[in-house]
Amino acid sequence: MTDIGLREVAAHAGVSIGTVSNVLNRPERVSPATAARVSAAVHELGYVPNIAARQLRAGRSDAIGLSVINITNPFFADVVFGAEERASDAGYSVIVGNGFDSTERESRYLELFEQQRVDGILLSPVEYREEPLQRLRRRGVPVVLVDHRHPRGEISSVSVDNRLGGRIAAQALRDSGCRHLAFIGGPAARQQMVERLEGFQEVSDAAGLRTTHIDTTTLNTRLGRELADRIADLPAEDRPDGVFAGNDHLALGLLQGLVGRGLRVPDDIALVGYDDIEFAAAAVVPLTSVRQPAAQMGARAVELLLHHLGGSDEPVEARFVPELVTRATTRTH
Amino acid sequence: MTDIGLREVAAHAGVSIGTVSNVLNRPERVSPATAARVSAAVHELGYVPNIAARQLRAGRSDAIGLSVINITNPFFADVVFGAEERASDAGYSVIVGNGFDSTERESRYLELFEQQRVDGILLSPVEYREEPLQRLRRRGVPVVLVDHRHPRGEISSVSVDNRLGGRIAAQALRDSGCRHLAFIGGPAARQQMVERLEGFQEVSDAAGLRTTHIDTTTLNTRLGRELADRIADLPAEDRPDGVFAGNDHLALGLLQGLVGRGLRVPDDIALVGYDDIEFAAAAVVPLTSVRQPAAQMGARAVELLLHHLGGSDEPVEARFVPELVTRATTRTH
DNA sequence: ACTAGGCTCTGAAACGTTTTAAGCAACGAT
DNA sequence: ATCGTTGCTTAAAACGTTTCAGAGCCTAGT
Repeated sequence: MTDIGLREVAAHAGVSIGTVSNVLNRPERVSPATAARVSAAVHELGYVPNIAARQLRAGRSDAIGLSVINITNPFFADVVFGAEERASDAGYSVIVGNGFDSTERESRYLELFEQQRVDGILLSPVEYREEPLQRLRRRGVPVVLVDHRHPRGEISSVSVDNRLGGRIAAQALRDSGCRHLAFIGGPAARQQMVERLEGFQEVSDAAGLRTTHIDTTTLNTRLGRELADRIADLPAEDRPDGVFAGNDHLALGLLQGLVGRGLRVPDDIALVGYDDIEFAAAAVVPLTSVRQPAAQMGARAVELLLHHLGGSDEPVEARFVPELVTRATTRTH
Repeated sequence: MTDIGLREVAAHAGVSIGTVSNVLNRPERVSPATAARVSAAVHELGYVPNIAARQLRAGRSDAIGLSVINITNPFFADVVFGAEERASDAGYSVIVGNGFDSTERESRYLELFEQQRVDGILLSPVEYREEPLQRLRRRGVPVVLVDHRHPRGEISSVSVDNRLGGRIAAQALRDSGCRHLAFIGGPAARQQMVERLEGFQEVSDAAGLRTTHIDTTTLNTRLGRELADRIADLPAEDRPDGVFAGNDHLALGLLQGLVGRGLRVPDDIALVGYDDIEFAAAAVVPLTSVRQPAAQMGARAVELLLHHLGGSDEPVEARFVPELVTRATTRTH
């Protein structure tokens, strides 16, 4: 309640406020004797610095904002983890905003970040829009896109080669002996999805296979079960025998739905997910999935931001490589 | 870069700084004409308030800190969601700290909360310790415990009747025809676990069943698979035929491991999880689980905090009731 | 006509830091 | 003896807000 400030510490140690501040921030400028006395006072009174005051005066917040699409998704949880570790090494704290799949919530967080005067922002956009980025750029706040590339490469970004991810998935299904591939994912507005589809289609076409695309607005388990019903109801000649799902949540729902309808996985329908979440291995049939180096991406994103905070304006695109984790929902010959 | 402050807005609108501030915070005190002029200037210059300055002067942060054990756990993700919604209704923002199961990280966040001068703290402790709570109390920062009760009821809390949760689980296993029940969870230091075990044992004893307790340090899918092996290796007379897992992550790992070892669920071993996460329904065998009203708990926790911010010192304990969601890992006769 | 009271608005103080310029003491070199 | 120099410390300004006391003006009541 009665807040202890530098003033109280200074009085208690019999020195000036400036000296206390120096002990805390540039101890080399102060004699060991007084430093000890001040430290004792700090400890004794339980002094805790007031970040607001420090930030106001110093003009820096030493904080970076990180807005993710949905932290419930383990991919983003790992991104956050990697980013926090790296940032904390560099003396920055991370303010995490969880969009919960809502652009409106995301906007609220971006606004909060601005008000907090964060030194930089890491943004994994729920749905890409140019305008807020330009706005931040005008304000001089460096931004690094996460899991999304800027269309003209004007803004630094950290992303995965989604086209390659799509190719890997298609290859797994092709090698599994499938003849009719389907990509189920979306929303189509999301860059990651478009790119995965492109890579997927590419391999499918090259192998002379039929390709279907089912666009979805979300990617959760319940939807997966519903779509499984729709697929199971298709006449055999229209039913895909190899499905690539936009993420593991969707894939696991599909998997359960298909099995529940008596279809055999991978014999009737092979399945590949995306993200390799913890539960992929624990599914009805352990799920083959495409893994992304999430924590590394988070760390790298922070590094790019530090690079800009260091003064560079030149955008950098960091690109990561996805990796197929083969389990039981695809066959290998 | 060139930061626009109240000063610039005031100059641009031809009024004093105080008036601009009034337009923003107490519009009723200012004439519609000037209000309009100021609003125009605010918009035109792209003014964004500096939270640090506001907070420093006002002495309030209008923020509450929320530290959770691990936001990757959907239970906590929902707690956060509920808390954020409720807080935002009341004009507060929530700073979320994710402990990632580490007490050290949790401490870092509590320290950050203090430095930020949050108005109050919602804490779901990774491992309960009295000391940091007393410290916060001395500083006059109201605290509400989440998913944990204070031993002497001195601090407000929001929790679930874990004993009842344990009972429900045991009843489900008993009614499933099991004769030898096991509780697998931990760490034993965690209050929730102790209570669930108590309720579990109570019902098991009353039904004259044998009870085993396997204490674990974490609760994840991998551990579940390892333990499944150990269980499968037990001689039949020592092997439990009904298992209650500390959470769904563990349960799903167990499930997969048991099925992988050729044991039939629920015929050889019945299984009950905790939390009813999204994937519970999508497992090899859809998982029977105990559901907790997470979002409601988060919202209620905020309400209790508001109650204390309103001046009350009297601790309140909010208690929620868990609910069994019956699926296929238990039998019903 | 004068005053009381109500509206608007202004100016300035205050919040707790960091940082800069300057002060002071002691010391070595001239 | 004087002059830098070095090492340590202090006083005070500044950061961008909110808030409070009061100034100015208008209206209504006497």
